[in-house]
Formats: sequence, structure tokens, C-alpha cells
Amino acid sequence: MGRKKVVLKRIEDKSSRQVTFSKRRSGLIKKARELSVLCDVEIALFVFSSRGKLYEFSSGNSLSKILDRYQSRFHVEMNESKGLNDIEKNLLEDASLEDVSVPSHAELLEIVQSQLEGPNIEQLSVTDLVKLEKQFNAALIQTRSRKTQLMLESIMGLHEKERMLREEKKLLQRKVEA
Amino acid sequence: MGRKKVVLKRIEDKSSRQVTFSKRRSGLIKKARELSVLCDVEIALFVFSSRGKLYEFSSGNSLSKILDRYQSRFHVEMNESKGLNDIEKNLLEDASLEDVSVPSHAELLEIVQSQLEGPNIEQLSVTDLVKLEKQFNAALIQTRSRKTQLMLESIMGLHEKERMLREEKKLLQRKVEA
DNA sequence: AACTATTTATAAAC
DNA sequence: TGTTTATAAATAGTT
Repeated sequence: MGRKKVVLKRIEDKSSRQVTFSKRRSGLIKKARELSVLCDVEIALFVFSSRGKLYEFSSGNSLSKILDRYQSRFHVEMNESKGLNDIEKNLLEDASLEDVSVPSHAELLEIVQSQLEGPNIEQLSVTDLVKLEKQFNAALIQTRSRKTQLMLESIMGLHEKERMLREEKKLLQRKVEA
Repeated sequence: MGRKKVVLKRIEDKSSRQVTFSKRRSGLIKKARELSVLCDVEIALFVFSSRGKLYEFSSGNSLSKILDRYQSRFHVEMNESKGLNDIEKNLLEDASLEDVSVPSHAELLEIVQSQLEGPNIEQLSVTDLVKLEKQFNAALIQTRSRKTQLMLESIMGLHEKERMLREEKKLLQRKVEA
């Protein structure tokens, strides 16, 4: 969809490669968003520029929307923090995401509720949002763990049912033979 | 780009939603592939259907090789636990991984070191490592999705087994009564 | 960053 | 599911 048919090969000219990257990257992300909305599916898309910068899209529920907004906010602030080179910015960003204490389910519920019903996300400080993100991460870990546990229990229960049924079957077969 | 302009909203009709999903999904993956080739960038794309099936694209080269080995590492260790089928081993493995889900920078370095064999690890920049970590996170998403899928298959299989056993039981009971 | 000629993707129909 | 067709959308090259 352009003046000429495109040949599927690395664009050698650095400048036009950069232009194409910019155009097609936004096109791709737009398409990803459309697909996730139209078909109500989860999508995660990561695009790493040759210099390592990450452009990402991920579909999400309300919680991850909050996280998205937090992240864009965070990035803005990062870009504004002058006097740091890229490496230092990366370190700072990574450091702030480590070490999570796991809140209880009740606490999580409370946090989520208060955030969703309370004042606008715009009014939360970055510190609040860092805290919130950690809690959401912890919630995710907890949720996944719980899901795994429930599924394991289900599987074990089904195995037990199967064992019992086999026993009953054996008994009935003996009766038939007799 | 069709007979009518598209409205960005969840398609309510299940059938046409499915058709659109199929078409747009392949379109999106095609676009992702084109972007990665034309502009020589790394892309990871995950699309989860509403029933949990994963469709993915990832531009692959050396980094994804590292990822593959990183993933297979765990499988080797798991093979030691006897008396469980593969699915159950996977489940146990994932369950035990929940606590350690995101590898630390130190762990990443270790992995990179063991995989590259050479002394050029020193040449990896922080940016490279951040990139690696993003990819490992993407791998985790994939792994979890696969885990869920396997669990669902296991559960469905067990339900089917149960159904069959109940039928056999019914037949045998009739024989006994006769 | 805009523009526009073309190609490409895809919505609807089959 | 796959193929066809009319049209919308994306974008290559241009300014």
C-alpha cells in the first residue's frame, strides 16, 4: 500500500528504514489494539528498536489500564530527568520495580476498590503509583498461584474419582462373572 | 478496509467475531513479520484467543535461541520426579516457579554466561540485558499460557474418562440385574 | 510532518 | 472453511 510494491527484505538505507519503522510500528500497534477490542482477546506485543528501545502494546482490563497510564507517566518523568544517561535511567527504572511484599486478598480488594472508586488516577503521586504497581504485581503472582492450586486440586479430585469408578467397575464385573 | 467502515467496538455476533478474529489475527502476524524483516528489529507478539489458545509470532535469532535453552533447562530438571505424567510434572514445575517468576538480573547474567560460552559477555550493555529481561518475561507469559492450556486439556481428558467409566458401569449394572 | 498514488487488508457476500 | 469483490485503510515515495 504505497507507491510501489514492497519487497520483503531489510531496508538498507538507514534513513528510510527509520521512517518505515516509525510508520509501520504505529500501524502494527493500532492493528493490535483493534483486534483486541473487536474480538475481545488478550494481546501482548513487544517491539524492540535496534537501539533497544521498547514499544509495546498490551490489551487489558481496568487494572492494567491503570498500570499503562502509570507507565506512560513514569516514562514522561524519566524523559524529563535530565542529567542521567540512558543506562542510569534504565537502572533507576528497573530498581524501582524490585522487591514486593505480598498483601492479603482482603488488602488487595481494599486497595483496588479504593483506587477504582476514589479520586482520579491523575491525582495519585508517582510514589503512590509505584506502590500500586508493586501490589498489582503481587496480586498477579498470587492470582496465578491460586489458579494453579485450584487446577491441581481439580485434577487430583478427578484422579480419585477415576480410581473409585475403576474399583466399582471391578466389583460389578465380578458380579457379572458369578 | 472492507465493504464498510469498521466501528471500534467488540463485535457482538459470535460467528462474525470468530471470522474477524481469524482474518485479522493472520493479518497482524503478517504485519509483525514484515516489520521485523524490513526494519531488522526484534518483535514478540502473543495473541490469546478467548478460549486460551495462543497464537504467537516472534522474530527469532540468537536471542530466541537463548530463550529456548532457558526454557528447556527446567524441563531437564523436572524429569527426575518419577511416578508423574508429563502434564503433572509441568504443573508441579510451574507451581514451584511461581515464587521465583521473574529472574533477577544476576540470574539473567548467569544464563547469558552459560549460553554464550565465550568471554564476550562483558560486551553486553545494560540495554541488552534489559532487552533480554523483557524477552524472558515474554517467555514467562508464553510458559504460563501453555501451562494453563495443558491443565485444561488434562482436566478435559479426565472428565471424558469419567464419562466413559460411568457408561461402562451402567452397562455392567444392567447385566447384574439381568 | 503532510500529501497522494498505490498497494494491501479486509467486510460482506457467496 | 475458502474464494471473490468492493471498499477502507495503510503506507512508499514525494514534497
